[in-house]
Amino acid sequence: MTASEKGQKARRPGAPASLATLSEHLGLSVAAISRVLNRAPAAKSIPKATQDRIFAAAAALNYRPNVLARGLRRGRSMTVGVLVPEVSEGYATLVLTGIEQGLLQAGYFYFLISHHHRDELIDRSQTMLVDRSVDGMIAVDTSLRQHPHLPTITVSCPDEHEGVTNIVLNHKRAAELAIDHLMGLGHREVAVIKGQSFSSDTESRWQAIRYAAARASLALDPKLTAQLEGDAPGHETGYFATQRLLASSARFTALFAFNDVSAIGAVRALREAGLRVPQDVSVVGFDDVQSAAFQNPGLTTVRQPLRTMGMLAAEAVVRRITAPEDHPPAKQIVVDPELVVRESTCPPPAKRPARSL
Amino acid sequence: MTASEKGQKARRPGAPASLATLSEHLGLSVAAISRVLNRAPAAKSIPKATQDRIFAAAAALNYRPNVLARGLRRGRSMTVGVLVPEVSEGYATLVLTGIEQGLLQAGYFYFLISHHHRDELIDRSQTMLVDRSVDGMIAVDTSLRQHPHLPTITVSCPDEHEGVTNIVLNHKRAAELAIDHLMGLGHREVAVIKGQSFSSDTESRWQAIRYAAARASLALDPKLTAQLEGDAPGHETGYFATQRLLASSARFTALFAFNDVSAIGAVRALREAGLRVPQDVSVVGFDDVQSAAFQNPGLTTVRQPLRTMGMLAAEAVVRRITAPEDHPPAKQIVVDPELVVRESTCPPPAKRPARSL
DNA sequence: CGTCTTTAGGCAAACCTTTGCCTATGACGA
DNA sequence: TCGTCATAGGCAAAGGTTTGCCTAAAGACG
Repeated sequence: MTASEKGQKARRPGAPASLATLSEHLGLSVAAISRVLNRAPAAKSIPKATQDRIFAAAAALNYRPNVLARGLRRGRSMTVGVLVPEVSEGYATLVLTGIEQGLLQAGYFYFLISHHHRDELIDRSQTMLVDRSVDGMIAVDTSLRQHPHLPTITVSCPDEHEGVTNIVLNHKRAAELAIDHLMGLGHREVAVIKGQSFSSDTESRWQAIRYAAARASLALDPKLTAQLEGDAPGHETGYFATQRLLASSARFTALFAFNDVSAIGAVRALREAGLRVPQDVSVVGFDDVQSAAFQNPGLTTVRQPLRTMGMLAAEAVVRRITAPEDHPPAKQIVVDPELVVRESTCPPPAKRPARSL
Repeated sequence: MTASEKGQKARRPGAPASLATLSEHLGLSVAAISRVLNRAPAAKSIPKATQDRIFAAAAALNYRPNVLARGLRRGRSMTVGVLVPEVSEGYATLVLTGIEQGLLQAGYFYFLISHHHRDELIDRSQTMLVDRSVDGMIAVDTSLRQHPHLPTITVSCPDEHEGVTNIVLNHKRAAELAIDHLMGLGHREVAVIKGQSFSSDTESRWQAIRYAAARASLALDPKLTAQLEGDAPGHETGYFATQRLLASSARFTALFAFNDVSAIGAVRALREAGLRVPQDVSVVGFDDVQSAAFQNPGLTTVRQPLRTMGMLAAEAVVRRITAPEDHPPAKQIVVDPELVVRESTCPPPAKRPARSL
């Protein structure tokens, strides 16, 4: 039988080669070619010589499988959806770097959506991703309201969902690192800036700080806690929170901020109030974003292994996709923080600090 | 088991509704349903009542079209590929925010790939994106070597490609803003930090600076130019470049850095050398990334409208996809910079600065 | 010679949607 | 009566891949 016997569709020169093109070219059925190219078990009955011919032709014609067709047939799109609050900000982007690396390594692509912490956008994004037939989802610092029906991994997410693995920092350890560092320097009047209410880590971090303080016999003055407000992720929030702290009558020699970005805002507010950092007030940040080291002064901070967390998330979601019922998924994967001491902390001033109001 | 399968295919309760499900449900052909749901012109012969029934059933069964099947049939995936050097860094992420907004608005999703300026990764990414059958591409600060065969928009890209629209800053204007600002303050000894050789803007920016300097009769001492080195995008590069400037024998009262991130590194290097910013050396950055305002001192910088550039790119690529031969695409879209004066610039010291070596 | 197994692959359904072309019925005018 | 036209949809191919099941020939074995 000649290859041309079948309703020969002339291959337009521009069009990419499909299995049909190869089939026509080789005089073999598409089925055989597909099996060989995919190294399917059923291809073992096909002699080496034929297999070589097939591979050679695929290379010669520059055959690339059509992922849409393949995804349709297999029910796998090799794509996961990634939900982040914001793409232009330190925390999520560092996690994202890890996610990207982990996913690409495994051959997955990802759709990125940023939801700016807006609930209805989160909901919509979730269904849009399902509609796009992603194979799984990773949500970073995101509060999922709909229970996901897809393999899902969360990073620092507040709410628990059946079957969802959450990748979290060891908050207890993190709080201890910061509090013990400040106590060790001699600080006894420590102000704390909590995160925005929508932020996933806010509550657990705060619990951990209270625990660590109690353990170190440090009294936390309620007047010395402020909270980030507003949904923008910028430095301003820390700036204003610090101004509120300064406006209260209580004095403090150290400040533990919710994250580096707000710590940077805090430094500015302190400075504008005539206080030197760290001589008058020590400041500890959180996260260790890239610019933390290059602040003036260099920011002492609790480092989260953000890239690692992203990679773990990627690996976990891939595992969950490819081996769904392997073993019941872990509820949590806990990673450990690390204290990075730079220049924004030092012992408290010997005398009462200048500001005493 | 039940009467539900009378030769028809029983709809498993978990499976999503397809057109076939609706067809069975309504007693209409899939073709009719497809046409109505897509408001195809051919649906105009179908009476309103039937159309309503179809819409109602689609809503009731929560029908969502399968994007893979649709993409396969239509040859449109409603996805574009976005190439950025790095996702954890100020410049690209701001552009990305704009891109995201523009694309989602138009119903497109995007695959994000960061290539870290590695040529072979750029090449691979390009073909991977084509293999993923994206409808178009946006490349940010990326040097494309393969000529793209897809609708493509570039943002700040160095090389020209037939049919590719490049979105660029008005570098001439940008350089004038910075140089004129410094000259106006009285500076005559201005150091310049050029970008890495791989960075797209490096060459055009440098040309523009030379032009603006000449126009303002400012002599640029070759000993007072340094270049960012290494492929990491962090502050360190600016730090080391500034150290090299300081190590040379020439003195300067102002420094114009390639971008904000390197300017921040520069400030640190200057400070470590015992120089005050801005009293001894004024520093001008570029980009106006989010942290520029919250540096200490606040960074005077040339703002690029990065979000806008991203949105323009998204809109342009969508236009190119949906109306390919509308009119020949623009070679360039030029956007204008803006000078943001903060605290890192002031008149030069009256006497020779402390450092004179 | 008959039967079984291996080798070498083919057929066609399935995944789901879109779309070019077709039919059938009724109304209407000439 | 015939032709035309609008209405109301249906049929089936196409898009490219994967996969369960099949066949046909050849060799092995008894």
